This record gives sequence, C-alpha cells and structure tokens, in this order.
Amino acid sequence: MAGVMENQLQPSKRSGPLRIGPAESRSIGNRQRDKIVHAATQVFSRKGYDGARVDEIARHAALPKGNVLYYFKTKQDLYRVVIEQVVALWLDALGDIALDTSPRVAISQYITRKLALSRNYPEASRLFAMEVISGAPIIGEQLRSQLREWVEEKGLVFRRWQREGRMAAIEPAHAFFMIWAVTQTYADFQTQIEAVTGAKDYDAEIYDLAAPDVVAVLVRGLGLRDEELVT
Amino acid sequence: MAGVMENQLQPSKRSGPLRIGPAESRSIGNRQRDKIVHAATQVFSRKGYDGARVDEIARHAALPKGNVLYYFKTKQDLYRVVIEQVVALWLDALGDIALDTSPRVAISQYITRKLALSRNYPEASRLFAMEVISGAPIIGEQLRSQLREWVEEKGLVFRRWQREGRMAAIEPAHAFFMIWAVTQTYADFQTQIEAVTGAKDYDAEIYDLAAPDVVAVLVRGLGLRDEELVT
DNA sequence: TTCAGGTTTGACCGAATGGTCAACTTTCGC
DNA sequence: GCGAAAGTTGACCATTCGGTCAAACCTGAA
Repeated sequence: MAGVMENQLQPSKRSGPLRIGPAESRSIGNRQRDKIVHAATQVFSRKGYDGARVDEIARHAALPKGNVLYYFKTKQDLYRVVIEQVVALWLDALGDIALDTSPRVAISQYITRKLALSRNYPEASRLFAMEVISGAPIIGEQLRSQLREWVEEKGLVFRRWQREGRMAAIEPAHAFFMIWAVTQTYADFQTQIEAVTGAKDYDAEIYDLAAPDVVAVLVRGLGLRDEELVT
Repeated sequence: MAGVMENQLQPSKRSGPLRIGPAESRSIGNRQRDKIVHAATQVFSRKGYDGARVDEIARHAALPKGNVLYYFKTKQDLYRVVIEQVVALWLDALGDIALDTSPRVAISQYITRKLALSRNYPEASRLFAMEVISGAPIIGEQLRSQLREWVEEKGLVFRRWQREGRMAAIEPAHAFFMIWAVTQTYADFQTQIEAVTGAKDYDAEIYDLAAPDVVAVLVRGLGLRDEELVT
C-alpha cells in the first residue's frame, strides 16, 4: 500500500541536488519520485494538505503538474507517502534510550538527538505538527499503536529510575510530552522565535544557543542528578 | 482596521448558547457576528485556513452561507478577525509576571495561567499554532512588535533574578520558549497525547495530572528555589 | 533499426467553492 | 403604523484546482 519507503528526506541544507543513502534502486524515474516527495514535503509543511497546490509542488520539483500526477495518482497518495515517511523518520529517530549509562547521560543524549532532528528536518517537524493539530487523520493509528507502545516501554525504565531515586517522580509519559514539546518548538515555531529574537541566521543564533539551555533545564527539571560513574 | 474587538472567544465547555462579558453592544446582529466568529474559530482551528469551508462554518453557526458572507465580506476578512482575536487573548493572557513575590511563585502562577489557557481555549491555541507554522502571514507583525517587546521587558526581570542567584542562568527568551512550548503542547498535540495515553476524558485525566508535573519540572529546571519569604 | 515499455507534456474537463445578487422579511426609530 | 435600514435567503456565477487523456518522446533490448 505504501510503496517507496526508504527515507528520502534530506536535511534542510543540502549541497548537491540530491543525496540518498542506498545506492540501489536508482531506476530512471525513481529519482523523479524523490524530487517530487522532497518538493511535496516543503510545500505541505508550510501550507498544510489543503493549502498545498499540486501545481506548486510540481513547480518546486521543476516538473509539469501532469508529471507529478503520473507518479502519484492523487494528491492524497502523495501526501500519504510524504507523511508516512516523516513518521518513519520520527519513530526511529526516537531511537533507543541508552540503558548502559546514567539516566542523566541517556536523557541528555536523547534530547540532543531530538533537537538535532528539529534542526535538520524542520519541514518534517512542521508537517507532523500540522497533521496532529488537524486530528491526525492519517497517522492516528500509528500513534495509537507504535508510539504508544514505545512510550509505555520506556516509561517502565523511567519508573525504575524513579524508584531508585535517580529521577524525579514525574509521570513518565508527561516527561516525554515535555521533551518533545520543547525540542519541536524550535522547528515548529521558528517563525515566532525569529520574530521575538530577530535572529538572522536561525541555526547559528538559535540552535547553538538553545541547545545547552534546553538540555540544562530539562535535565535539572526531571531531577537527573550528576551521578558518579563508578565501575 | 480590525473592528469587533472585545474577546468573543468562549471557553470550550460552554453551558448556555452564548455568554459574553460586557452587556453593552448587544445590537441585533452583533450576536450573529459572535456566533459566526465562534464557529469559525472551531473550524479554522481544525482545518486551517484553506481546509475550512465557508459553508461548513455557516452550518456550525446554523446559518446559511449567504448570511455569513453578509457579515464578513470575504473568508479572509473572517479569518483575520478570528485570528486577531486569538492573538489579543494570547497577548493579554500573557499578563504580567508578578514582581511582588518570589520568582518561584511568580513563574509558577504564570505557568499555571498559561496551562489554564490551553485547557480553556484549545481551539485558539491550535489556530495560533497553525498560523505560526505557516509562517504567520497575518500576525507576523504583531509578533515582531508586541510580543518581542513583552519578552524583552520581562527578560530584564529574569536577568535581575539571575544576577541575584534566584534563577538559573538561562537565556530569558528561551525560558519563555520552553514554557510556552510545554503549556501549549497540551492543547496543540491533544490528539497525540490522547493516542499515547488512551485518555477518555482529556481534561480530567490529562490536565489535572499534568499541571503539577509541568509546574514542578519547569520550576526546578529554571532553578527557582523555594525561598523563605521574609518581611 | 525497430519495437515496446516507460515517461513527458499541455490541453482539457467536471466538481467544488468563494462570492454576488435580487427578492423577501424583520426590526426599529419616529 | 410606516418607511427605511438592516438582515435573511437560495439561486446563481466565475474561478480554481485536482485529475484525465492522448499524442509525442525517449531509451534500451533484440
């Protein structure tokens, strides 16, 4: 049902025209598919599903509209592929929380990784946000199954840490909600943050400055002590 | 330029059909305007500007489409009024940060107030979010002027607290970004939170539980100590 | 060279939707 | 009560936009 499923999302600041992971599957017009999906991600993330025009996506991809509809039968199909890819990226970038270090290190790393994700794929973040705000018509099911399981599983770890007094007594799910909220705000609300700070070079002025603050506040807030690493 | 400017937004759980503040200005069809704006807020907040159908707004307000267009010449006009109102609500609910108490109390109150706002006006929150994610085409100017000033002003207070060692050394603006992110996530990402927690009664199960955690994490994270109140 | 499959393209179509309008009804000051 | 202004309504129009299509155009295998 899905189709194209390796992640074709590319970090915002690309250098060459396209740069994909696996060297395989570079069949002639598969490259087109990539161009289209990439363009669609940009447009959908700014205009939402309804605001986006197939024609505009086509222009972004430097293709005639007819061509886009040749690769993706309908606008919805295209949207589905795009959002599915975003969710995939999201879910596995969620990654594992390292259990072989202290809670403080594990969560610091997690936050840093999540923040990097917002930085490198801001459009993906915004698209995800729009989907959810609109009631997650497409990805709702995945949230209810995969994401929920993930949270439940990691929640157990949090609870253990809490029993051991290595983390404050916060409802684990809410700890995640807060982490996600803070890290994603830098992508989703970029416009607002630019407006308030007057930043010109967002990445340099904002992310570099925010990263340590964000980690510090959350780590301290979640009560993650600076443990002595004893072997 | 704006027009209708008292806040006609109503908390989500209304009891009667309508309940507005000032008893004045209840001219015949001003009530209609309210109904329309209210309906429009709901629809716009879920579908975004482009996804919303004038006809659907009309049905929500139990009026024929023609009537809606009688009060608001165009869909854009209506949107502008709605979003303008949301921003007004936002800006003054931002409120003042009480200076006559300890930083801890002042910020706790602020967070609580902001959280209550998300709880009582979730559609407003989502609408605001969508606007910003889309690049804030309408309210950008206000963010650049009013919101920026507000942050700058309150930032000075934060810095003073920091110099006095009563608050951790966080860039003030970013402290706000984090507070806003966390509090708004409960409105904007309600769908996701429901999906993950399986909550049935969102207000009771989520907000009541989240409030203390959110306040605790942020207060601790921002390094706001529990000061002895000496007179 | 040829043939077949995939690809490209612009012209075209029908439905949906924002907005207009003119006929009609209600409201309200006098 | 009366008349003008305000409000109500459904039929209607113009445009926009997703999607179709058929005619060209590659490209590469035989």
